[in-house]
Amino acid sequence: MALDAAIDVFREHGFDGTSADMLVEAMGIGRQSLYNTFGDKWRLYQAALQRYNILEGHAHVAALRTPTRAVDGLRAMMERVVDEARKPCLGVGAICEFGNSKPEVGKINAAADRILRAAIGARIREAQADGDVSTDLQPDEVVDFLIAAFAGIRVAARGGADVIRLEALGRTALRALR
Amino acid sequence: MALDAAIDVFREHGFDGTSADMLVEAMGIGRQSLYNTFGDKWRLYQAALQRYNILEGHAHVAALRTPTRAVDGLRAMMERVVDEARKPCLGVGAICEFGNSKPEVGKINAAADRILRAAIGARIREAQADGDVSTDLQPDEVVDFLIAAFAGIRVAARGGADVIRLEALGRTALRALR
DNA sequence: TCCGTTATGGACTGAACGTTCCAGAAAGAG
DNA sequence: CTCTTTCTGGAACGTTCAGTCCATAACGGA
Repeated sequence: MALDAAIDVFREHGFDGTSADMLVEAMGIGRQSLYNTFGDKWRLYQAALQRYNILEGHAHVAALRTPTRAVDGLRAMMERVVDEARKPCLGVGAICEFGNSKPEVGKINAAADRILRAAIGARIREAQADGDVSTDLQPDEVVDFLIAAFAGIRVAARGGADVIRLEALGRTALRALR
Repeated sequence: MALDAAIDVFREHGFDGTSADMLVEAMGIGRQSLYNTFGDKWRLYQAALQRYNILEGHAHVAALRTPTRAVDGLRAMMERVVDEARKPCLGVGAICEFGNSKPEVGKINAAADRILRAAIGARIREAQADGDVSTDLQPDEVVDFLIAAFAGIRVAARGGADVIRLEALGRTALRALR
């Protein structure tokens, strides 16, 4: 529960924008407990990012696999991104804040990405076999594109775009797969 | 020149990640001159963002208008984004760092967006008349989609994606207009 | 009930931060 | 050359921050 609270704070304010006091208050534990349990602010951030990636990855894959038809799974995943986009994405935040300057962040994100990419790639090949996604496209490139589209939608949402616009973004992005 | 140097620092490290000392060194002026000329760090950031938006907007529009055929203009704009994506975008950085919490940032970005959106929208309608962009699409939605695609590409680049991947992202995004 | 472990909050430290002060150097106009 | 304005570097200020210390309180198994 404490870690989930930390995730929320980091999502909203980033690493630099979050102070130890903000964390102590949001997590509902004493400052000393925070340092005893998580080491320091940076390791807490890494733990938060890792947990966020796991939760977010599972939710992605769940949406992806629920519908029987593969292309509907892709659509469901996109809809989920749109629905959840009001809350900032910690992964996007970490990339924008640190770029490649922190190898630990890169590793944590890469590990989560590998699993997600595999799941999306499989579903895309399935959809191609169903005739719902063009066979002109290389599955790996489509995976990259979808993940980049998610990031674009999340940035748009963070910039204040309303749900109608976000839905249009998701719809338009999926046209590229046709 | 000093402001351009400040832009470079803010692009790379964001607002919170940039210290006054970093700015003084990069801008090549005395600290006192910095405060005399720009007021404080926050106003300097606003000035940097505003200038960045103007330069970036002009470059976008120039690429957009150079080719005679409208769809080639859209492609040229996309290629420019891919080529320049190695350097972080200050606009994306500002949105990710602040969200909607700083109205000044929102205003500065909104003013730049209005001009850019109008230019892209006009070119899209032109391309629709040429038969190069589907008339099923609403021009405004395509504008939103392209700008979101730019953000997605820039986030991917910031995360370490190589040029080949970024080019594929641009190519795939443009498929959605067909 | 007792005892070892764990959690707590308030005071504290040292460093980094943004910003200001100040005295002097450089520059530019007349 | 002289006066005025602008620029400069270093010292200093007050604040905030991440992280530590410590004495105390809560907890949980036996």
